[in-house]
Amino acid sequence: MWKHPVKIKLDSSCITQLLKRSITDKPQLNVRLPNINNFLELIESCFQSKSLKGGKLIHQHLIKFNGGDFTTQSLLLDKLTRLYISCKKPQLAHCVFNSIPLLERKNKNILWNQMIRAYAWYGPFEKAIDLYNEMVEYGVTPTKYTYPFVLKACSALQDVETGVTIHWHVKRLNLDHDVYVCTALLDFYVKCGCLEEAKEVFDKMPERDVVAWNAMISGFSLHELSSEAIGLFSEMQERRVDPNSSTVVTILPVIGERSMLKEGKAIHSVCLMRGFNIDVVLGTSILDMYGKCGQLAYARKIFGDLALKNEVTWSAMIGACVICNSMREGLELFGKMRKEARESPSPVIIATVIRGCAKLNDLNIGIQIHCLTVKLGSVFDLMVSNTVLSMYAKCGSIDNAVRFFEEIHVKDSVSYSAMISGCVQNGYAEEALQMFRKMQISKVEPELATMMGLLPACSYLAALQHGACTHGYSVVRGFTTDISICNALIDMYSKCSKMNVARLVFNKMSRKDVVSWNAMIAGYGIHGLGKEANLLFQEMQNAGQKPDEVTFVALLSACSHSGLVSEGRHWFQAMSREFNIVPKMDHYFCMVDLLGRAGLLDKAHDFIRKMPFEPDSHLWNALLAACRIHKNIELGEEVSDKIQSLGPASSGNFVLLFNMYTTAQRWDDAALVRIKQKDLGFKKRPGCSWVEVNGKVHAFVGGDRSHPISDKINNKLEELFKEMKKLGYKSEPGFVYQDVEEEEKEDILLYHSEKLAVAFGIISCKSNKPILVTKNLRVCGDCHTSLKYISVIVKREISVRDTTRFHHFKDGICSCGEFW
DNA sequence: ATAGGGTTAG
Repeated sequence: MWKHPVKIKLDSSCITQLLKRSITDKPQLNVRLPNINNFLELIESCFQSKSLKGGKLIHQHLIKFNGGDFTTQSLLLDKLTRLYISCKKPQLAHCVFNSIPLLERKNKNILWNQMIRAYAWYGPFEKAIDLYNEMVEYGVTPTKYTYPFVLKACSALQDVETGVTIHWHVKRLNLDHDVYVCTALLDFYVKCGCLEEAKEVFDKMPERDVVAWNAMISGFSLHELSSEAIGLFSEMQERRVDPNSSTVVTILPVIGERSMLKEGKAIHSVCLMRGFNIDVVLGTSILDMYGKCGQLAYARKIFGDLALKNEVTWSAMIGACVICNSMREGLELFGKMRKEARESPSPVIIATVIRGCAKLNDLNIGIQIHCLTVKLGSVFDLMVSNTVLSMYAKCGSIDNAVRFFEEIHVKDSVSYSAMISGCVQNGYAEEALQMFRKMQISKVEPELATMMGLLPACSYLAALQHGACTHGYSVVRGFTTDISICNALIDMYSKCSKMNVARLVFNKMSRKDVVSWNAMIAGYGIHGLGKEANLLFQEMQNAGQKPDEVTFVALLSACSHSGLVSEGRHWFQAMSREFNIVPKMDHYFCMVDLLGRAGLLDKAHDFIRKMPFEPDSHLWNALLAACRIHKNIELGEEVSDKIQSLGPASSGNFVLLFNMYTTAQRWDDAALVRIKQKDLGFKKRPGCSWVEVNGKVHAFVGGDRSHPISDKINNKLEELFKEMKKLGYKSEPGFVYQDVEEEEKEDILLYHSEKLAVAFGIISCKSNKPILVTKNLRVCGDCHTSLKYISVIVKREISVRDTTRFHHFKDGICSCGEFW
């Protein structure tokens, strides 16, 4: 039967039968053992059918009958090695490969390369490097086909050291002119994060094909160097290298991230003109780009046109809905997807949907989706649970967030960062700092986003020492190259009254974005430095930075705090005429505030009447505040009626109205306001002040006696009070309830939280140090007056930051110039 | 190709 092997169709069962007999049975006289040619034929056949089983049987046979001459043996072993490789069994292949006699093996360059390639593809990757080293040791010269594979193994292992050594070998062998080898080196450096080395290889390449360009672009894009990626993409086109669909798929995420709609559209049209096949991958990346550019309609169109969709496509589409604030549509799509696809949704898609719920700000839907993650078992995915955590914080339910946080078994840096930010977002800045301490105890390493949570906490508490430490740590970790970190630093230093340091950080930034300028302008604004804010706004335009809505809120409020009425009016007009930004409620608020503070009450009222949309109670409140400052009771009452008809938004309205009546000594009306406030269930938020002493933040509420040195603080205040009276201080009765005796009123005022904090600061800090106190409400009028006196008595600078601005008291004068 | 924590104003 072995006489005509060619004619026999050798399928795997046939091989099995034949070889089993040859291995296990005693050789029978009438059955001749297969000869070398038969084996070659057999292996060839196994190759066709990728029969691992056949390969193994041949292997066994060869071990058993280790006969024949070396050359023929080698030939067989060579073939068998290749067979195993084609069956994705590099280790078996290696076994056979090693059994080829060394002398023979040394001549088999190609087989070495194929072995290395097999390990580079299927692993273990270390073996590819071992084989390469062995090859070099035996004096087998590596070729241009060796390097792409051994380098792939290096990048899989993130083994930079070996890769760099191999780079030297490449140079020595003069292979650094080969496009394939260079592209492989480039790819290796990119994947190991060595971008400078990658760029060097790229720049030195004598010629570059589209693959090399793609590798370099993806390197920049993977490492968030989006402008470099875009720059290279245009350079590639200038040099007339045609992008292919991989190029497009690489560059589109960068375009999306930067919301470069015009460029995105151009790339989309290139795809259509060149007739690129819009498959799932390309289609999804185009869809995603449109979503990130806020073009939901385009994204929907691409989504609808895609014949084949996978989970990534659905995920990108739902993500587009979330970005474009169409959360309901996103949730509907999610439902539809769950019906169409049998398998449960991936963590990525679940996280996207939860982010949508967070944006909806609907706690009930949030709880529902939390239940779903439990049902699907996705709560055990850390990424998903971190998203749930942040969703609770964003929906304002810090209790749920804390409870859920406790339930996470292994918390990572993201969990802690989300918790820290969540605390600050909900007004629990001290708790945010405590959470950071917990994180340190748990030995979880802080990341950039942790600092992004800590810095606003320091800003909130005016905790300069904490803030400066956070700055220092960020420098050490290299975070300060990040624009957002610098923006947060500018805000922190501004709110800790260190405008010069804020400006230094701002000046030193190599790249600024619109937030950087806004933060700096706002910083000048809260210090009443309106001129500086205006100058910086001019500089911003000279630098070519386009302002946004927030810029004008910052600029207008800066004008308001400094009484720059004509500048404010000018910019309000200009924002729509020159900058194409439609004024929103916030901008109208700033203008009413500006006119009102300046005493132009009728103009402010007129301004509200001429608004193109309905003013809310918050806006009327700005006018009410102005009525109180300028003691215009008639208008105040009219405005107050308006607020009542709209339904008051906060207790602030009641406080203002109440204070207005008491200033006018209309006690009965004032009392009615209190009763109504109580009936409607608006509680006055407790005022709280903070002061940082020696790196520790101390909190005070009005009348607080819980502080360890409370007695000393109260004694100090009484002492100051006597001095103040000598200098002519009289308490204003309008700031306290009218139903208490005159002396008690003084007592209540005496123990307002900001006074307690200032007194504590005076006792605890060296006499040359200025005192900085921050408060969660507006500073009270009596405190404002008192602090002027106190600044004279103690001969030091006292700063109080309230919710709207800074008050720097020095030599009896406040920097606010009564504009507050 | 999709994906968790984040900056500015009020």
